Amino acid sequence: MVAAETIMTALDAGGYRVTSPRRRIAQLIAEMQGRFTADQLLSASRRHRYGIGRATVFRSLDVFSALDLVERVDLPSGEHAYLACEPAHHHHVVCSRCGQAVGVPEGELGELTAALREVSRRTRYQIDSHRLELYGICPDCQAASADQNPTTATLS
Amino acid sequence: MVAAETIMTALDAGGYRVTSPRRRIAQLIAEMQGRFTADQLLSASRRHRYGIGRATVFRSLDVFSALDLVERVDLPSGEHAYLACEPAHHHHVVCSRCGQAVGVPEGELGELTAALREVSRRTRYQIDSHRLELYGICPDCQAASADQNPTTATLS
DNA sequence: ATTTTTGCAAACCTTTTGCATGGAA
DNA sequence: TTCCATGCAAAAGGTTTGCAAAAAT
Repeated sequence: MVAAETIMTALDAGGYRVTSPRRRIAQLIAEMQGRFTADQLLSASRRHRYGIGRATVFRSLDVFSALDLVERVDLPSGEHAYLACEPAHHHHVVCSRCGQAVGVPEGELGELTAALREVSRRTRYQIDSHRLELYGICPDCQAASADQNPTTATLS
Repeated sequence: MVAAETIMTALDAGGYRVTSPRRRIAQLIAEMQGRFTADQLLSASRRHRYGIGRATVFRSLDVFSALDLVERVDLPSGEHAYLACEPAHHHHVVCSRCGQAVGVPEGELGELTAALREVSRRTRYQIDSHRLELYGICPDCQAASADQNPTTATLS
């Protein structure tokens, strides 16, 4: 969970203007659970009757992700989803049923970096970035499916 | 590198019809180096003056990937790329400059599964799939950039 | 006063779909 | 002969862009 004001501060520090649409979008993001798409953000904004245009939502997400306030993940469906992220978490586990996401503490994937070094040595590729996405069923959904059928995922 | 005939055999075994467009697309894929997009495949097909439609390229890629002959990866740009893959390799290292890809032998990421188990225990998520993409510079491009400036990547 | 940001609408791009035709089994 | 597969063109997503008006510094 990121505080909206954190985003405002970062905007200012980054030399971006602190505007009302950005403030409102930041607010909406702070209220989001798990991952969300630009479209969901737009819908939320419309429910609140903010007069924010589609383009502004996309442009704000670009700015926020340039500031590492939000992480953009590429969904197989071709659309993009975003995760509000605390700085330091570089990976997430996403529930493939409800979309709720939790951060993975950096230390827990320590073995990964060792593995990458090995791959780098063997392939002779100079590996400088990686993308790891974990998918599974969150505790809530596991409990839910204990006595009822799996429902359709929120987001393909 | 997959042989086009391997694809034909798999098609047949999978109960799909062996058609001329599919044969030609398989041939083109066999000639591809590293990753490629549906559009690149379509262009190649046009250069050869095969009369293959856009839809058929997409539909063939769907079939091939259902048969695990090709792996679909989601690019940040929103388009999809494909990798011809030998069965057994489940990860790839992709050159972010030229797009050339090599498979990562399963065993080398053994530490990863241990790490996932740990994440699963801590988060209580039932992790059932993951996606790992490694990016770096391939040996050729490293050599090339030793005495000249980095060129623009083939594929964003 | 300047420069960034916004909203709107249209443009873009990749991928998908409907449907009549053509080809495989 | 019976389905499956193809091509075409149009539709459908999600995302981006041009531009004049509005807001921030």
